Order: sequence, then C-alpha cells, then structure tokens
Amino acid sequence: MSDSERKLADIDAVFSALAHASRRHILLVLHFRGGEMTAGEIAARFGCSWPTTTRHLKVLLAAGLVLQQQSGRQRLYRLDRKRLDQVAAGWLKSFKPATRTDPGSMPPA
Amino acid sequence: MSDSERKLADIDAVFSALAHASRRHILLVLHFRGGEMTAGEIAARFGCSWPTTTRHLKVLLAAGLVLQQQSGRQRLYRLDRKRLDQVAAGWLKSFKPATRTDPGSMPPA
DNA sequence: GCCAAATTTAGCTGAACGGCAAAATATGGC
DNA sequence: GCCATATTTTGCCGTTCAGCTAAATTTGGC
Repeated sequence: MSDSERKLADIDAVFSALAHASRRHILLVLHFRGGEMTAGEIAARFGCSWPTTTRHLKVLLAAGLVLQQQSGRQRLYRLDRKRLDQVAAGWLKSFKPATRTDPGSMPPA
Repeated sequence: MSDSERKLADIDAVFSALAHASRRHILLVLHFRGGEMTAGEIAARFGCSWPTTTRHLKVLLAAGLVLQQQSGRQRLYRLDRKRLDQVAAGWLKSFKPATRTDPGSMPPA
C-alpha cells in the first residue's frame, strides 16, 4: 500500500469510527478518566450489552484510536490521543484558509 | 430541544456526514475550488451517479456543512468552513491535554 | 405555452451496521 | 486439574445506507 493510500485508509478508519455516538463517548470517557480503563469498566458504564461494547472497542482499536494491553485476565484500553489529533485534526487542517503548504498536506480523502 | 441536546445533535450530524469518503471529498473539492460550486460541477467530478451525489449533498446540507443557494436553474453549494471548524474541531478540542475549561466545553457525545 | 436543461425525488436492491443472547476462550486461584 | 472471572466470538435479526434507474420538478429561452 502506498503512503498516500495508507493515509487515506487511516482517515477513513478514523472518521468511520468517530461516526457513532457510543464510540465517541467511549473515547471521551477514556480521556476524562485518565486515558486508561479496562474493558469491564468501559462496558459497565454504557447502556448497551457487553458484546456490543466489545465490538465498538474493536472498531476503535482497528482505527488506531485506542491501544490494547493485556493485564492478567483483564484488558486495558488506552486512548491514543496523538492519533486522534494527527489523523482527524490533521484532515481538518486542510481547510484552514492559510494552509501552510508543508509537504504531505495535500488533498486527502 | 435544550442547548446541549442541540449541540449533541450537531456533533452527531457532522461526524455522521464526515464518515463517508465521498462526502469528505466533496467538501475538499469545494474548498480547493474556492468554496462554491454548482450541483452539476460537483456531480460531474464524481464517480457516482447524479442522484447519489445529490443525496450526499443533502446529508452535508442537513449537517450544516454546506449551504445552498438557488441561482437560475442551478443550485450553488457553498462550504461552511466555520461550521466544520466549530463542530468537528470543537469536539476534538475536548481532548487537548490542558483543556481550558471555558464554559460549554464539557463532555459532549 | 412549450421544450430543454438542471436538479431532486421515488422506488428498488444489496451490503453494512448495531443490537442482543448464547457459546467460546483465556487466565488466575485454589 | 477445576472453577470462577473477564472478555471476545458467533449467529441472528431488524434498520440504515449507498448505489442505481426512472420519473418528477423547476426554470429559462423562445
């Protein structure tokens, strides 16, 4: 996969992940609770069933917005703030009126 | 609808709209062509059929990301950069490490 | 008024999505 | 090894979504 294809795919994964309110919510809760929670803590805090939450986490993981780390029989999910910033905010920067034309900020998706 | 409900709905509409590559693409094309194009110019530039493009435009319109203005028998679509910035970038700002706690920047969706 | 152009609406179809309950898979403690 | 705990995977179902073609709508020019 070329570099720009990779970038496109990243943007797509991230924005697709952000499209669902529950997933945005998970990210926010992670953020406000210090960036790290176990799957159980996350699931407990949500209206939907545990499997549903698991799947949302999987989407976020695939988009690179959270990172997973096993600790005993529980799994820690950690927010990747940098990725959120680089991919999502990065795409939004394309619209800044006076876009500094730094190499690699041209027409993404 | 309360103020925060409105905000939530805005965030949802905007991120749902941004979830599809064609719609992101439309916004970018609009941006790079000066922020204003007719429906026909937009449709001509896309792989999918005209009705499909129309529907994408409708989604963007409902999300407030573009504005519509009739001119003769064609319709001009104009990018609303401010809305993109306020809603999308606004939500992303919740994650800034040193969040200035200005009133109204608390836990959205 | 009538025709052609610009765009949207209607109606359909197949694919993707989100939800759940039930089953499966680790893993730690005894 | 066996049981309980933590979490994921599987299978199923109803809804939403994106695409298409064909029909409808609106508007300008004659």
